[in-house]
Amino acid sequence: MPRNGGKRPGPGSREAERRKTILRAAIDVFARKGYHGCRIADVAREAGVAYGLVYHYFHNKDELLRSVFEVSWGGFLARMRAVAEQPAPLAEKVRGIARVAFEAYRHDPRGVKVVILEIARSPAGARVDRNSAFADVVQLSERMFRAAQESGELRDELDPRVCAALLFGAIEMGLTALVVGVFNHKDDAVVERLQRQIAESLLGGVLSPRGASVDVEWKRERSGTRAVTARRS
Amino acid sequence: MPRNGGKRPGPGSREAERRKTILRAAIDVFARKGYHGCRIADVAREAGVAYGLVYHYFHNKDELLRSVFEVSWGGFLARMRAVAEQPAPLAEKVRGIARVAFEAYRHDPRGVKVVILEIARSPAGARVDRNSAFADVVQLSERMFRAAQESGELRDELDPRVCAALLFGAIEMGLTALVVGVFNHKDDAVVERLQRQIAESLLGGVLSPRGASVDVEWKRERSGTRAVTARRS
Amino acid sequence: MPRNGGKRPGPGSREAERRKTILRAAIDVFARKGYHGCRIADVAREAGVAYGLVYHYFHNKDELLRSVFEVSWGGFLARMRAVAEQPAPLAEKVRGIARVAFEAYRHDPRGVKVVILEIARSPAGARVDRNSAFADVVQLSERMFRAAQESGELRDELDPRVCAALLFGAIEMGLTALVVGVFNHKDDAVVERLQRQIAESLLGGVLSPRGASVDVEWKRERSGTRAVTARRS
Amino acid sequence: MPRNGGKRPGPGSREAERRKTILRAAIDVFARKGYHGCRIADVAREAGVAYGLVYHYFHNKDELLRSVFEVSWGGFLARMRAVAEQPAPLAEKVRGIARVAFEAYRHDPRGVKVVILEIARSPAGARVDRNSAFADVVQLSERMFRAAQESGELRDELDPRVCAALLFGAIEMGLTALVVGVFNHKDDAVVERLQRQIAESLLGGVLSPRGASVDVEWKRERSGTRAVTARRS
DNA sequence: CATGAATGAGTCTTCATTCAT
DNA sequence: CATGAATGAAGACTCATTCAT
Repeated sequence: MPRNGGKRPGPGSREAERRKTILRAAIDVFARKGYHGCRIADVAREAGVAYGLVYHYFHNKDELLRSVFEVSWGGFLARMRAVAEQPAPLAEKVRGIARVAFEAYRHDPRGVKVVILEIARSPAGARVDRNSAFADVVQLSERMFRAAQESGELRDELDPRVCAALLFGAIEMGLTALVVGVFNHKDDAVVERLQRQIAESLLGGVLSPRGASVDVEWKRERSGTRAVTARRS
Repeated sequence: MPRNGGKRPGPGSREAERRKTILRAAIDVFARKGYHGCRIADVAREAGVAYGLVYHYFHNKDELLRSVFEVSWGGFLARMRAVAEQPAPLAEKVRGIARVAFEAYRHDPRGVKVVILEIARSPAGARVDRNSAFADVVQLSERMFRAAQESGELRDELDPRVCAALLFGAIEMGLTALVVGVFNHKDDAVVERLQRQIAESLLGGVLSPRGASVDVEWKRERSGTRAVTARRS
Repeated sequence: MPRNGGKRPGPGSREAERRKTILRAAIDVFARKGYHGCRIADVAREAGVAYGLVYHYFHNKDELLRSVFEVSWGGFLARMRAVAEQPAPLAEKVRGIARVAFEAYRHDPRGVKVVILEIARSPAGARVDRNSAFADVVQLSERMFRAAQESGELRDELDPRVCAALLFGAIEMGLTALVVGVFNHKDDAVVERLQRQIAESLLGGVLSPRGASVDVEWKRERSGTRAVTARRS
Repeated sequence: MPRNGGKRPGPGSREAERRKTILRAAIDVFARKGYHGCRIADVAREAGVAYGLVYHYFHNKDELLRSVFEVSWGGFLARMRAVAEQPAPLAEKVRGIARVAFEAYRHDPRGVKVVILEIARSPAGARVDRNSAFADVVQLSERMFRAAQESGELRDELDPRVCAALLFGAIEMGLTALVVGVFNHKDDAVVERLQRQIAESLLGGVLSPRGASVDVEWKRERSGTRAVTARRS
């Protein structure tokens, strides 16, 4: 039983290869037809293996989805953490996170598609422990924003949790736009531009404005920082 | 045949009532269990009508989803258009759009949930002509941003399409956060705050900065706005 | 949903007929091929209904078996109880029980076959609450034997529970012999003879031998052993 | 190929050991979960050998069951024959047969369980040539009873075949009671008592009542009813 | 219009058996 | 001999859709 208690066998082994093949096939098929829209037979055919072999490596369709998620999400989370926890200004970190996300897309658009369309939002994703997964990433960036708030990099009146949500919302939306085909996802320049605009737009509105700002009333109404503007003139 | 060639029967008629009842039930059930996760029987039970009656009013499950979408999306689009096309500064419009969206949520969270989770992204949504639907709304706001760019309200270096995407991405993310339960969707103050922060964060980073800005290098690199930097020294 | 919470619909209704048809078919197919050896499709074909209809009336294969058991066993138990609890000498009761059992066989050999081969002993029967079912019948006869012991009809040294087991063991064995084909089950005389010999053999060894033997008539009727009676007088 | 044309390899060889191990495992697993309820994998795990090895020693699952039967049944039949063909009064023989059966149970309850529950009656047993097997034993005892009838030990009016059936029915029922757990199968005294009551009950009703009862010792030993016989003379 | 019984194609899942190493 | 990965046929169960009443 290669199921091996949930742990994947050591890399290089033939089984590990097989497993990976099937997982790749699953990602491709899920990306093409959606979790509900494909049959195990499709995965098997795509992987070029016999029907039953899929069940040799995965207990059932759910576990397949779960594994797809783990694989696609795992690396992303690790790189994200590295970026978020490095000692650097907030702006750097936010740009870094956007970069990591869009690089993941450039590297494996199908995997990203499945995570975004099938797991992140679809009820099919309920089969996955996505809550804790997203909780990880949201906590991560929430901490990041909170720290930035304490160091004065982030406006006082903002809720760090909302900032975190905004960041990933914007990223996810950008990726969705690519995934769904709103933007030309073949053109690296477009992808690059999208990635930048997301980070910068968020930052421009999020960072403490040293100078002047447009939405004066809103800020004042919340934190009474009339002085801020004044001080700067 | 109440199907009536696709058109809904006149309001007030008994059939119209029935139809609405079933549609409401479908929205509730789709919201609760997802399109794939529920059976026609669930809809019928929820509506308190006989199994087969659903098929009197809707050709099939797909049409049911399509109708749910039309109903939930229709009003939203109209109000959105009204806001986007009014003569007003960009900031007003953006805030208005956010307001419309979150009001829709307050008014019918289930409907919004279905549109967001089932139709907007899930492959199940392919059954719906969502592309043209979203195209409508994106075009709408793209026009809005483009006009703002021409009038000098929007930074020159930004792509209006990306702005549109960002706006709806942020809104959708905010709604998702509510729908998924990240934020307490019972507390109107929370919803209000979320709505505002989304609009303002976007605006703060999107509007032409009258004063100073943080991400100097990025802007310079793109549009050579020397003046900005200069002003700060 | 005719499942109706487990209760069968009122007799005479069309559904009740259908249900019965399917149940009969199930009994026949189970009897012919065994529980594990037949497919739902076989039952449907035998009943002359569509595949899915079986599931309209029974949740699953297990419930089908369970229902078969209830139907086949229910009547038997009731008649058994009537016999065991009537005021009569033990010998009468034992003969009556044997009669009831073999009449059940004459009336519905397939049903008896399923109960004996599929439910009574096969692990497949674990799906049925046979323990309590058999407990009923064993308790019933245990009480009967215990009472007979107190009234002096049953030897003191015998364990009533073992007697009960012996009685039903003998009956079941006899039925098995018919079911399995050891004896010619078409010949009513054979069945009759078997039934008698079982009751009388058990009785002859079980009844207290107070002087004259009890089952005089039976012996005389068969072999005219007048001497026996004579000697005893 | 250790299959060796169906013959088992010589005792003492490594293969013979392996084969026995697997067979034992099969008996245990069949006894625990039933023939249909277990997989080859279960047998292999129980035996502590590799999956495929089972197929080195047995062509298929059927042959496994068949072999289990041969092993469990073989010894029993031989000892039975020895008892039935010895020169001794019928009563002795019947008691001997009961003793052999219950000793087999004491020695290997699992094996007996499989033979009784899986092979003797279940349709799964059709995979085994049980007919000829049972034919053997029934013939054996039928001959025994017929001889006893000719020598005057058995009542004339009884059918020897039915007597044979009764004997094994009673025995099998008694074993079933143990196997199924009606009686406490851990308590040797209970088993002993059951074995005796079966033999004596059958005998008491089956033997010709020539004045004095045959099984005097048994009755006396239990209840000291010497008077009974006396009274009759 | 309403009802819900009837239909049957579509899928997941299991597991006996084979076979390359 | 041993191993366990690979194969694929078989069968239970679901549920959208139809249709007779």
